[in-house]
Amino acid sequence: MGNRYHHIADDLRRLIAAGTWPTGEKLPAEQKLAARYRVSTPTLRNALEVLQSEGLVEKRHGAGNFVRRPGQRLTYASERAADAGVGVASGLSVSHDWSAAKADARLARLLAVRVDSPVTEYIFVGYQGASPRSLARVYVPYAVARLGAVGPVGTSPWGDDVRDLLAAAGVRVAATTERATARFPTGDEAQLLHITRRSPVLALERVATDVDGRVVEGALLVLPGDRSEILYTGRSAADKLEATG
Amino acid sequence: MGNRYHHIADDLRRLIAAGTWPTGEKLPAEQKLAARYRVSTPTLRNALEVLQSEGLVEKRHGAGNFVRRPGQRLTYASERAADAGVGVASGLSVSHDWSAAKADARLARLLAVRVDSPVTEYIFVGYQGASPRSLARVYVPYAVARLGAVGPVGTSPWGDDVRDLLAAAGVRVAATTERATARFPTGDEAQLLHITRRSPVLALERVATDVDGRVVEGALLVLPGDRSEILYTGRSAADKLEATG
DNA sequence: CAGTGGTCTAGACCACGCG
DNA sequence: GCGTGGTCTAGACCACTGT
Repeated sequence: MGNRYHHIADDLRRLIAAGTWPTGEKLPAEQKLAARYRVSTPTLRNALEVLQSEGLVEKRHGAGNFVRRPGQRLTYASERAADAGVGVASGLSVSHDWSAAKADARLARLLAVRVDSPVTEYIFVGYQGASPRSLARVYVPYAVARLGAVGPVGTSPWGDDVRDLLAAAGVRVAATTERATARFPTGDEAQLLHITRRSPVLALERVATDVDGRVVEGALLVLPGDRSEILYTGRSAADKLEATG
Repeated sequence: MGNRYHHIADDLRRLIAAGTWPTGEKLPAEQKLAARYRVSTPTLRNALEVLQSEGLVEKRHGAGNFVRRPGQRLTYASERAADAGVGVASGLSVSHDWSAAKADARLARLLAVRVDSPVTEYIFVGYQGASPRSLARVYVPYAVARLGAVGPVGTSPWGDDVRDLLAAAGVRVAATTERATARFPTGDEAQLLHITRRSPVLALERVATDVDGRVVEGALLVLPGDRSEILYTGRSAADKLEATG
């Protein structure tokens, strides 16, 4: 791979692995690194972007670039993982909020309701220490919410508490569907998660339906790609594929 | 969001949605667009990168930027989706190859074998038309492979055929674990998938074990983020309790 | 305040595709 | 060969952090 910044990223990766800068320590300023490698600052920044997306480097605007502890990933475990005894996130604090809202086009599609239908929106931001690590936006259609499932909820970073609320209101979740993609964050998401708009995120769409196939909860989860993963476990047949179009 | 290129991306998104350029058609050259928006070419390219990561625009080096049919996503459905009646592959051709290899550090960890252990490597590239859309690298430890599971295999884009081979050799897969992250592709992956190193990909690690907990197959899947998704469906825990009494 | 990263400029040159 | 996107330069200026 002939890319200039890729070569620089390789070199920096090697230096970090060799312990040139201890974990948590600040790297030399981008200007100095650019001078060292005799490249322009945008090129050097591309190299750092690569390392950032690998979770090796954390960029802090105005402060510097820092070496991060590797392997420190936040795991979103799909419900079944609980059966396998896999632990979910620990050491997270969560801030949350809820409000009334109206479904936009995307939300209407997710929840199978009409555009502008009233919904209750819960927003969860999971923190590890001082930095946000997960964003969950959970939506409950008003037709479901008015059964009693509104109000403040608990502290699960994935918004699972809404399920408890639904259960308390007599709503039984029968099935869950999750779709995951990789993309760049929107401006709002980047701001809430304290990341750049140039670093990949895992985006999850979760839909829960009751026994009648009615959607009782929809959720949009966003996880920084460099520090999180989705975990699925299950007993096995063969995996299947579908090409839509 | 004050970003210049974000505003341009918004405007182009609007124009595309409005049908200014028909699906599959070429956008004006980047130079011309840059002139139209009175920005430098790197800035305009950033805007196009955003649209590309949303799957709205396809970049072709030397040819131009093209409007892509939206909603055309390749779905990797986890095994349980079969229960939900999700259809199987259509419209994909697959090229594949296999060879003997030795486990590097990462592979050794994935397969729970020693570094330099012999493994059989299968590489699958799924094509939709002429363009590659999925990359699967499937590994079988030699201790399993020598039972008979070596040789050419079928045409599933996810490398599921290796399972058939294993089954034919009397190897029973009891459980599967999948981990998904969002990151940038490596140089090799970008080349094989015909994408930029700057566009996010979904990276899946799949591990299959037999009843004794021994790893019989490990797989590394890479899917372009702008045109693929992972699908997971399942009944809820409550429902499961009902079902099992 | 000084130092740092974030964004953008106005070009240059290279690599690819297509006729 | 020509038009296209891909990469890179050598700065400038702004926004943020910490003292």
